[in-house]
Formats: sequence, structure tokens, C-alpha cells
Amino acid sequence: MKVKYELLKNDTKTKARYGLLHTNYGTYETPMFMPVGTQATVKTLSPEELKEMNSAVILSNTYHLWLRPGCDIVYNAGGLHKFMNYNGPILTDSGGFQVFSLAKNKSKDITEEGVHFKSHIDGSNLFLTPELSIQIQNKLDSDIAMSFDECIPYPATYEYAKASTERTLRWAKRGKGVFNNERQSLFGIVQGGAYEDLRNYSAIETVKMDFDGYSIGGTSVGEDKTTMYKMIDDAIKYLPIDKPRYLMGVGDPIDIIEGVVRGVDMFDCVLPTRIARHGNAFTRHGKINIKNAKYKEDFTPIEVGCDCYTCTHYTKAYIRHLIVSSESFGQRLLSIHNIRFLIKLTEDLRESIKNDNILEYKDAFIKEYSGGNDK
RNA sequence: GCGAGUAUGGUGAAGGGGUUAACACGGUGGAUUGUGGUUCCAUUAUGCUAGGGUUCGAAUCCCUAUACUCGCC
Repeated sequence: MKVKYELLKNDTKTKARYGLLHTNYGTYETPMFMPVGTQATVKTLSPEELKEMNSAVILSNTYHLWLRPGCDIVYNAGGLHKFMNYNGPILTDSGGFQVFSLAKNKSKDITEEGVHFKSHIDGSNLFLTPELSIQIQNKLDSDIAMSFDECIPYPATYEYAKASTERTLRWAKRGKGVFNNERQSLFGIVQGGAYEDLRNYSAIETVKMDFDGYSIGGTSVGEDKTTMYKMIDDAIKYLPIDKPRYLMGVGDPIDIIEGVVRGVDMFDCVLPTRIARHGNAFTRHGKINIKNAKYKEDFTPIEVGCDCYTCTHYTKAYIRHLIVSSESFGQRLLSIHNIRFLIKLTEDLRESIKNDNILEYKDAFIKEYSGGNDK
């Protein structure tokens, strides 16, 4: 089935909204945070652990699975869900962003037809097109596929942003033309760089193609926060109320709140798992670096009151020891805490929308989060 | 006891008279937003075993002491 968005409540003072996302694998509340499992696994975590922290949709990646193990192997395994033993909804990114992030400093050639670039694994020449990306995703059999887009760098000239935005629209149309999977949904992606008129135009034209959901791409690529929030505003203004809105790649706690207030329903980000592997943890009082010497003999949890497995069983001193010793269990414990932190944040945001006090929640959160990380 | 050799930061070490003592690990901070899974950046010896001497100038040369190492009694 196609995903369906059910709007249950609009906030009275902001554009925030509370709703439900109906999927092949159950119905979930929004706004939601989606952990990233690029290579068919949320790094260090099992599906059971994800369920335990009330995770819903997870992300995986077309580009990575295309190269390794290959989409036919996933297809022959019975699809991505079976392959990775995950019976929840899966969204696959199209590979558009990987052209931007993996090949950032390497040779790549973006043409009307598609993108020529080099494999990050063995340097071999690759050619990815909008059609191929969709065909791979059809085979992977994720629940939500993404259109193949170009993520415009920041800053970019108006001329480049305009040409790229128009090309992304043509790519979206081409991808949609070959899309062929009844069980799967397809989302369009709004680009436009940091230019208001291009963002508006991109949103309007993408919506005309009638996708199952819409995402806002091209943010958090080096622009300042004010610009980023405006990019969201400029894009979301023209998105329909009856389809889910997904802000791609954003997962800083404050950015999630700013996104929700602007009407975003879905977020994904590598931040919780990536910083976990490098020893950082989110707390209500800001991000902490567990490797800091001051935690050497701190026998309290990362966050008192946190309901995650990590905080209910382990101390900062122990986790610090694991991270300093490069033990993978430490990475796992921090990943559990960080993902649970963002999921809990979205749970709180949903409650605040239902209670009509999201602005109060936002102000209190930001004040506490930015206030320091002495806890 | 005799002979030879070595002594550089928390560690392994480079430098064999000429500005701020290489590099690596470790330590201490920081970064990270649709993930190239032990990453990236900054910082970390006012000092080269101790004392004395030569020299404009010594970690580098000389003397003494001390500690290790290897031989021989």
C-alpha cells in the first residue's frame, strides 16, 4: 500500500501538526524521528533494540546497497525487510545525496542524463540515473522510495541553483515514469538552494507531479541556521496538508524542534549514531563528550530520568571507559541513548502539540539545552 | 673490580654544535545534520640523566658523577 498521512491536529499558534503515518508495517505517530541504517543496519543496533526505544521508520540507502551487496542479492533474499530482519517501515534514500557527500572532493560529472562518479569502495566508475535509482529501490522493496535529486551546495550562484532545481524536477518526473512497485510509495524532493523563489517554484512543481509524500532536501549543507529555517519555510509553504513532509538529514535537537514548529512530520539523521561512535551523547543540558576527564569517576547515568536501556543500567564512568578503550559496546550504549533521546524528543513534541503548548516547550527546551552541559 | 656502550616528554623514538627539539602513540579539548563505522581539527618537552667546562652559540664536543645494558675476572 501507499503510505497515508492522517492529520489529527494542527497547533493553534504555529504550523506544527500532529498526525499518523499509515504504512505497510503499522501506523505511527508524527512528528517522528527516523534512525539511519545506511547499509541495511542501524550501526551497532539490532531491530529488537530499535523497537524497544519506540523507533518506527528507519532509513537505508540505495547507493550503498547497490554497490554492496547488490540489489539483486537483496531482491533474492526476499526484499530488504527479510534480508535485514526488520519488520517495520523502511525508507530508502535515492543516492542523490551520496553524490554530494561521498564524491564531494572527487571528480563527478552531473549531466542531464545522470551522474558519473567514482565508487567510494574501489574507485570504479559509476553512472547513476533517476531511472536506475528508482529501479534499484523498487527491487530493494522498501516502503518509501525517494526521488533522485541533486543536493545543491551552499553557497551556490542563482544561475546554478536554478538550473539544478529545474533538472531535479525533470529527474523526479523521469523516476516517477519508471516507478513500478505496488507496495511502495514514492516521495518527491524540494530543492531550490537558499533562494526563496526557487524553493517556492520547486515545491509547487514537485507537488504538481503528485507524490505520496514530500521532502525538503538540500538543507544543512553549510548555511547558517537562520537561512536553513527560511529554506524550510519557503518550501513547506506550498506543500499539501494531506501528505507527509520530511526534512532530510536534519537531526540536531534544536533543528528538529524548529522543523516541527514549521510543519515538518519526519526527520532522519546520522547524528545520534555517528556522534555516539565518537563518544558524544545528547542530554537535556546539551551535548556532552563522554571522553572528558571529568567523567572518569562519574558513577551516574548520562541522564538521570532517561528511560533508555543505557541510562537505566550503566554509568558515565563505565561508558567512558568503553569508549576510551574503543570497545564497540560503548558505541552501542551511546547509540541507544542518543536515538532514544531524539525519539523521546518527538514524543514530547507530539504531546505539546496536543496540549497546545509547543512554543512553551520549545523555549524551555532551548533554554535548558543551550544553558550548558554541566549535568 | 676491569672494559665497552646507552642515557631526549606519559611511552617509542628522530636530531651528531646554529632560529620556535621531527614523527608516532598516549593525554587534554573541540568538530560531526538524506554515514567512506576506530574519522577530522587543535593542543600537549622554556627542555634533551645530574653537575661542571669549551664556544658568540651545546640535546649535540670535553670532564666528573649516577643509572641501566653487554662482555671479562
